[in-house]
Amino acid sequence: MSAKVITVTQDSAPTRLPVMADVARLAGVSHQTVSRVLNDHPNVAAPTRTRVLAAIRELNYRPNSAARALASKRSKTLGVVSFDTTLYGPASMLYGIERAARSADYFISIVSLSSMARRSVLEAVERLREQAVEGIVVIAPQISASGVLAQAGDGVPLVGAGCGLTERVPLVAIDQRAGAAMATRHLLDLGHRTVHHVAGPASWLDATGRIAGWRSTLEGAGAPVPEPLSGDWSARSGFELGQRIAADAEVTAVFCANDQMTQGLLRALHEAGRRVPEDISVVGFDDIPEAAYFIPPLTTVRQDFGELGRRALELLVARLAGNSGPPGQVLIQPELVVRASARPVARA
Amino acid sequence: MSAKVITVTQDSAPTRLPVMADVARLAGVSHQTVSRVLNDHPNVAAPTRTRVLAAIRELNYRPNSAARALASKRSKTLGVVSFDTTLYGPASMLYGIERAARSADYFISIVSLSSMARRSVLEAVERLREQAVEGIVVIAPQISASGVLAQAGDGVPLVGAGCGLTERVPLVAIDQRAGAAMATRHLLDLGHRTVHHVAGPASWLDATGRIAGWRSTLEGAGAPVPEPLSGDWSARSGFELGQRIAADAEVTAVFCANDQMTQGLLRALHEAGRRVPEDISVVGFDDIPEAAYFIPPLTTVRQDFGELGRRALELLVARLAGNSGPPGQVLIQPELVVRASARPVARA
DNA sequence: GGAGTTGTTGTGAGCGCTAACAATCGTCCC
DNA sequence: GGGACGATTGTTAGCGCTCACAACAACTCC
Repeated sequence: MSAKVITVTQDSAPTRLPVMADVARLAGVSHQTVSRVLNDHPNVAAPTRTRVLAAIRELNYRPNSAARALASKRSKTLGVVSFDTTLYGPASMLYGIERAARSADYFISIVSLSSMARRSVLEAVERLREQAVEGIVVIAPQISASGVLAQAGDGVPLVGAGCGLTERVPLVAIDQRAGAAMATRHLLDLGHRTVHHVAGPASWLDATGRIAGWRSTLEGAGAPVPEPLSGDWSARSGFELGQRIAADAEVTAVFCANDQMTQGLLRALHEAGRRVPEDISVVGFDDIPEAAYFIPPLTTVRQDFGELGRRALELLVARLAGNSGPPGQVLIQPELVVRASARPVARA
Repeated sequence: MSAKVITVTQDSAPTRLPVMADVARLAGVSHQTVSRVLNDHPNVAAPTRTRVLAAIRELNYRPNSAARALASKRSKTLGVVSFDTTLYGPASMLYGIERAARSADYFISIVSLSSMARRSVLEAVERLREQAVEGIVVIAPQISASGVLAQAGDGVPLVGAGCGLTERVPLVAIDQRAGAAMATRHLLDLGHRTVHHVAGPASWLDATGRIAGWRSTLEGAGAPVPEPLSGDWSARSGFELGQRIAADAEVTAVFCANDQMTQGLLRALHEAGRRVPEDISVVGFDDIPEAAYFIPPLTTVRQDFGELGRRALELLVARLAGNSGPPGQVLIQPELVVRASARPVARA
């Protein structure tokens, strides 16, 4: 029968979509009562509610979100501006954000950035505001972004995910220094005299955080601090830098700032005949799903991007709910995953 | 001066946001004229337009998208429902879609799926309709999805990206059979007697397409067709299947249905002491950015996911623009990227 | 010089919903 | 038994915009 109704609706060509008044008429109530049941207001008699629900189903009625937004001044939409959603980190955060948003009953509108230019972030935020999002999560791991956040969040609640520290914007991030320290310490504990570092681009906060954690651990242990090499996160750059490392007979341990670069590094080492972990120990960062299947299996630092996204969204929702204390800062701890790519230094 | 205005606005606490009427008043025109300049209507005198623009800037006016959507019945929003945006393929398509949407002046609202259950897709589509999207791109590579598409797209224009063939829904896809055929032929041309296949899950269209291409190429060449093994796309499953392959001395060539599984496969082969490509040649599929840095560098089939996403969105926009011919079907050709993981069979 | 043009601007009526208020009905209490 | 009160429902205004149409100018043309 419901099917029949639908068919009829489709046949009589330009039948306009049912609106609240239609439902009200069919249920024999006022449109306001329909609105009440739609919004779960208390004080609607059970039988009335049932009748309204039946009418809604029969007409296959769907509330008009634009009208709703206009009247209630709430769009039920949150924005996400993210840098290159093709990367594992941002993609995973986005996923976490979307799921959290759905369970908080918000829609997610995204705009991805190709460049991390200041302008670009501002434009993205602007675009989202145009769409009347109620709040924005920014996934912008570059240093240049942190200043922008403070500036952009004028009038819209804004939360940074994996972004740099700013006093004015609430943030959720993974403790990069701690992660890097774990990796470095692990290598030191294995007996290596020092640990070399393949870093990410200097413009990324994650990269500088990891450098800082690595450096301070080395210094704390009284180990020499070699000049870090810096790549662009790609396997290609890890490979190129790996060739230089392979040529340096001094190196026995490398902490590489992400798993993709590590993959390139392993390849370079392999080609140069430097065995991992026999000749050189390697530790990565991220724990991408493939890391356990590198040759050899990669010891790395796991960061839970999904959790990061989820927490960022929850923080945003909390603020939206009026929970506007001081801009909270959530730090998530990473975790060392020990596999086969690092082992005690071979005694000469 | 503009700064001064803003400050004043902020200070006098509950000043409501400026609306079109405010702009009109300040510019000394009617609200309709303001609307005209906002929508680039012709027939607005240049000086008038200038005045309006100035007023807009001075008040820092931003049109209300909900009101706009309500009055014009156009939300300027497109929906994307995607399966696991964490995977390289979907993530890249999403990226392509977002960029294309932006340049066509649409917003993108996403909902990601955790399960590919029929219900799940329908719910996602339903959710998007609730939000009044003007059209939807579905990234649902599973077989179960194709039927759903036909069913779901009732009332909203819908385009599938990388989805199965359905007569009722326009589609953009990459030619999986052709890609698999290329890979298989490449291996055959190298002198291998036959080619083994590590397939994706049977529920995925991409997987069955690749099996079909592989099988028919083998049959066309009169080569024996071994039973394909089937994994779940993950490196882990590639590794497990790889252990079985490594144990089979007959195998000299493997076509693996994606690069992640290939990575696991390479690891298993390596551990078993089977050299690639000396003992076994391997060809992958996808050409993820890391493929060139596998050990050894992976010969694989490149599919341009970004392009796929872009084309899907363009198709959707075209249909929205009234261009509703027969549900078009766009097939994108993949491309073989030859690297070091496959080579002529060693003559015994 | 009046009728048609074209270009430019204004007017009024909604779009479909929510929020505030008003109305109605029974109930309870002293 | 009358007034207060709670539960339920209806009425009335907008929310801020776009669309269709009307109005008016300044031209053109025969």
